[in-house]
Amino acid sequence: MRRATTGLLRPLSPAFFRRPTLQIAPDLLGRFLIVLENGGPVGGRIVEVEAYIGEDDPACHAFRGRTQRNTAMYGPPGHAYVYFTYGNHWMLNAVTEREGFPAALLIRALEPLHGLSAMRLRRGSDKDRTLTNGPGKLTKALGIDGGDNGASLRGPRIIIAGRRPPGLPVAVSGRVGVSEGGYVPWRFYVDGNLWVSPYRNGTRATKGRYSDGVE
DNA sequence: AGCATGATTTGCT
DNA sequence: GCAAATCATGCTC
Repeated sequence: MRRATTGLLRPLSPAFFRRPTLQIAPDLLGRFLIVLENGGPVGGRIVEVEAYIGEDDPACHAFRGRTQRNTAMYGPPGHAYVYFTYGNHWMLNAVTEREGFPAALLIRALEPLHGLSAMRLRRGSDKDRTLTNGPGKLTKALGIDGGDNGASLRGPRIIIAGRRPPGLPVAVSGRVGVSEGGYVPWRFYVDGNLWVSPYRNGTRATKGRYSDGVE
């Protein structure tokens, strides 16, 4: 397991995250999100992300300006923005764009590949299919919480790394859990992947294929 | 498979 | 006080 991952644990550079958020989103799919622990790496491939961009985006936490909670989103790209919601769930975002501009990509789902037993333990021995197929589920499986807010995504603890597999089928839709006002097709996912989150909530998803020269 | 509900904390109209 | 970038459970078709 360890031997297989070490070659892939070359963290993505800050320059990768300093680009326009909608350009990064499809490029982030298929990369590895890994948490390093004493017991070894825990994580897998990113298969679903959502963009939240700037103070003009009504669904973005920075819509009403900077607060104590959203400060990390204004920080340098390539770091984590972790927040707590609905009374029980931590959400992990990758901060994007230049420092001072609030934008991030919410990591919504993971295809679990490393440290399965640790994940099952934290999640309460679930089926593998539901281990990390949602933003709250994956943070719990990986042990990510408020202590990780602001942490670098190049380690030592959390690492986003690896190459994007060629030919990955990318699809787009509206964002989950975002009301009418904030509708934009800013959810990107690996089409057909079993760990993409279930899209409940009266879906006017307007799913579409994404093809825009990221290959 | 799809809908309704309770859990439970934080930030700010 | 209320709404929130959610999840698990329990109910109904």
